Amino acid sequence: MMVRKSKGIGERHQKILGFIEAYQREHKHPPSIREIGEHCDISSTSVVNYYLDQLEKNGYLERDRKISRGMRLTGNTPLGDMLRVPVLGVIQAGEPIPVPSNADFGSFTSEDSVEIATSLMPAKEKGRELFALKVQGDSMIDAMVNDGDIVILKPSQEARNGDMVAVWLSDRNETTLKYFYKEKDGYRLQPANPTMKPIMVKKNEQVEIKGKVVMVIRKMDRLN
Amino acid sequence: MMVRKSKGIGERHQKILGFIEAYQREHKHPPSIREIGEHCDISSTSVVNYYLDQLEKNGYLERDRKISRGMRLTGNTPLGDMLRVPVLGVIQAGEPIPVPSNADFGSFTSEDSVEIATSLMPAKEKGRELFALKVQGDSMIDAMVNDGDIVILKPSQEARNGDMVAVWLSDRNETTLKYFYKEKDGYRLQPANPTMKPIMVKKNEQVEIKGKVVMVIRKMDRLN
DNA sequence: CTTGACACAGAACAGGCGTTCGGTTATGAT
DNA sequence: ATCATAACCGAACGCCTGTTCTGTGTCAAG
Repeated sequence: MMVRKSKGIGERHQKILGFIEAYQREHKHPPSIREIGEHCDISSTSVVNYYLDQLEKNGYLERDRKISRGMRLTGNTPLGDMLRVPVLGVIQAGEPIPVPSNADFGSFTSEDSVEIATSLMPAKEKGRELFALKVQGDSMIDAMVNDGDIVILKPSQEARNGDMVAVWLSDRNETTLKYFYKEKDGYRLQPANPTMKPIMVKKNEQVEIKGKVVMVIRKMDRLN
Repeated sequence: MMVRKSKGIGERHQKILGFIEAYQREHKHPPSIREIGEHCDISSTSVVNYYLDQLEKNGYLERDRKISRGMRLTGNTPLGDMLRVPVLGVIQAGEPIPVPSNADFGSFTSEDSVEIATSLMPAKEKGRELFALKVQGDSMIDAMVNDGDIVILKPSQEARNGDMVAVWLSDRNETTLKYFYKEKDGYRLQPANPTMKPIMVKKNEQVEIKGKVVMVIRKMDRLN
């Protein structure tokens, strides 16, 4: 029986990946084999090379053989100042939204994903636990969100006043995007469009918060 | 009198910058000095080094001395897969929008800028001639654009049917964002919100197209 | 004409770096 | 016990690469 820690990646691999990421962030370029060795307590360059090969085989990084510092992290690992956010599906009024499972982030069999510059992110949402949904239909126009827009969400069951949230109204069978405010006897769900009236929800839990909206992106595609 | 082409950067510098960018895009890492020399018809490594120093002095790239291939483009040059777009000002109904001058791209005394992943860009808008404006006020709600949103524009005086454009209506003294359609005797400016009616413009040039909208970004900032 | 900057060439140097190879130790399977 | 394999070490090799130094030609200012 193969109980040996050989399958997948071990603690040593993680440490190396972490160091590469940190080094890259600080120096703007990848570390050399020897630098990895020093900071990960590996005394021989051949061993580092050994691990690097394994990490490459498992898809965690790419290597440019023979080229100095020729390695880069792949997948949804933040590369440079970028963040890869998986697009889990669509959001529309008539259906509940897909919520991320643990597997969605681990596997970068990236069906679909969007890249966001971290500089666009609000206060350190650096977590890789963000996910994205594509808006289908015109049902979100009262949230100033159009068909085809992409909304970036952070999974959350709670919200503070003023957050825009994606909620599932179970009694209406409807998904919607609204600004969230707590009132004395319930919640007020305020559309982004100021000309439209809010929805008042009683304290009973007819409302399920699915996530906070972090960002909305509208691409004006058009075969140019 | 210094008529010598010494001021700013010359043709050779441009070629080098272009090569670095192309090489980076293809190999995912910067070129070596010798590789730059080969592809830019410079026979001596010292000359390449000579130009690289100048480019660094002028802020076009950063160098990590002593480190192999230790250079990277700075400013609004696409870094990796990122594009830095300058935010030139605000856009609001009552005022004309700022349009980019030549200097706006050359100098990256970047007051303000946003970074966009090229993967989010429509068909090869890779040009560095994009610019961004921050929306002020609620006057663009009929274009589904909110106060605080950021619109990414491509400078243009023309538009095709279906493009969303930023236009200046000189007889109304108003800037607005609308979908553009050419009609038999003028133009139809269609709001993004389908419940709102279009503006019809006669063939006389009361309308100045300032740019095509490429993208809209809404950040849900909130001190988390 | 002289001077000095600028643009450029070529060669040599030295250190950085990936690769490779022979060898050692521990672990699990048979 | 034996044996294959994974994990690891250390040193040597050799190319790659940035740096530096000497030298050449051009062009404009004095």
